[in-house]
Amino acid sequence: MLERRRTRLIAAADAPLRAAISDAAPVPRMPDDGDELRFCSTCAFGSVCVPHGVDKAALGELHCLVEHVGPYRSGQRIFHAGDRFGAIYAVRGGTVKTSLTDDEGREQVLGFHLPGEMIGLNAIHPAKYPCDAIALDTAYVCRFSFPALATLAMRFPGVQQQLFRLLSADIGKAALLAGDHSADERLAAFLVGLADRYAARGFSHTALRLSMARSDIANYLRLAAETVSRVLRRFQDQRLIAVEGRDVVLTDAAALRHLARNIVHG
Amino acid sequence: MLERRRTRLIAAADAPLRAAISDAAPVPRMPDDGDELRFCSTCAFGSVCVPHGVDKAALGELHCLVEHVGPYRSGQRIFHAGDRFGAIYAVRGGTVKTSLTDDEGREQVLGFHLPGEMIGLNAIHPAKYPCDAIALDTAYVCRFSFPALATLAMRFPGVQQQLFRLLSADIGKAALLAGDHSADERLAAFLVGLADRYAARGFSHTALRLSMARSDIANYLRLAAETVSRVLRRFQDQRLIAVEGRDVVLTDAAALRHLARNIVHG
DNA sequence: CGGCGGCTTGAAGGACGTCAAGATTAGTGG
DNA sequence: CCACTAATCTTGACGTCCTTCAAGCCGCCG
Repeated sequence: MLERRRTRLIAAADAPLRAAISDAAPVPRMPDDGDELRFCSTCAFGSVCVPHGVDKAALGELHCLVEHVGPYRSGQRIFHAGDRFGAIYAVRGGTVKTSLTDDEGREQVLGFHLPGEMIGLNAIHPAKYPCDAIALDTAYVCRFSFPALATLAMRFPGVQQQLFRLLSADIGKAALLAGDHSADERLAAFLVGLADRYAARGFSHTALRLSMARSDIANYLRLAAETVSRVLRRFQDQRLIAVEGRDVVLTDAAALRHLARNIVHG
Repeated sequence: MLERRRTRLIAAADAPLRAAISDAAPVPRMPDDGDELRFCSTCAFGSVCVPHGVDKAALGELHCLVEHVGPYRSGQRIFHAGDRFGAIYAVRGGTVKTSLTDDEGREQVLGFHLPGEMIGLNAIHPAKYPCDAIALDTAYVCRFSFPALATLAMRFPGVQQQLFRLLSADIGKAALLAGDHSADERLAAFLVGLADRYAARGFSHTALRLSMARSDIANYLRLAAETVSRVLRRFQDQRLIAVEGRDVVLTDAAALRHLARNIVHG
């Protein structure tokens, strides 16, 4: 029934797949650290806030404020649930998973964070981190002391605005999980959402490498790992995607987007 | 099998129920508007931020800034999805539902907002309201012009902090919906969450009046309306609650809390 | 009184979870 | 480079919780 796939080698017929994959794969490498005026190329405070009015002086002070941390190895924690809140983090390289574990020891994956995305924003109110942040691969982060950032925000309207925007943007992020959507819709939305986020960082729009395990995806989407497997296979049979382990190519992104049309973003 | 319930009258045996209900019901009434130093008694900027360091001068300016709007009648919109963002709102009296309607015309209830709670915080980033806000009963709100508020925040650290806190607190609010929980867990969490929020505003801890329709609850919890009915009936049969139309008494709050133990808050 | 929306109840079907086993991959040390 | 093991992933069979569909009931407002 099913054509046996090559174990390691990708056959010549799959050249586009391989090319797309190597294009997309965020290979662990020391990320661009930016300089005084040009921030880490993907940072939320670099690429996003400049066009919104954070002036050069503010950027300079931000740059003094920020502390580069890492590398974290796969599985290492960046912060623990319950730790006293002191800083927010921007992912600089790699992928970070946020999750929390309930009394019975069951994990709940809350999100995956790519380079340029912020974590720890939900810790401001309770004044302690409400979840764990765990590196999924070799990861680097920027640490922003929150008191210092808030002080800076008092002097630079652009910084304050950007903080408000970042916080506000995070409020709706759970949309993928919130709705009562089918497994197909969830997975389609997950894939196009991830592709879009990679695309926004300059990677391929259609090819991506999943840095998380199927079980993490399943947990995040509130599905069983088996269901994720089955849906991915069906998507592949329907020529919507091509899967090769953790490498995925969206061969029919339009169809996936149509499936995910009722899920705002993820 | 099932004992027929009284249609309108509550029998003498239900005296505690009736007392509890009249205690809890937020009867539509002109709410306390506060004065120059004492804010609307339930407002997020009155009761919450004072102990966190918003000084009297800031409160005075806030009071000038705020605009009392209402009453809205049941079903009226406070803002529409897509409206240009200009202000955040605090519910002053009544109940407000936020929801959005997808392309196919299906509504998605995002939340219910009681007096003292903020709405519109998720509109800052997209710069337009991402959802509708609809009064469920006679409702009054306070309108805070956001540009003015942000300007005020530049001068008063306490105001800025409170805004950060309010935004941060909203990030995790979707927890009830996010998890893959059973209908029982969802409904139990919904009921105790609502009771706790009423309790925080000075109402009864165990009795409450649902200002929303069953179908709204069902939609919010991502269940069918029929399931809500069935679970409420079972809860009643198990002596966990007493239901009388839209009036609910938590007769065994401990058991409900136990059911909801794995859902953080809602 | 009569109609209509909100609520309840029952029966049947489906989507996804659970359980179990196998296949593949990755990690590790020889 | 190659076992060997453990972890991850896939696949199938079966059960279950919830939805869907259909009908009836209550309560409200004309």
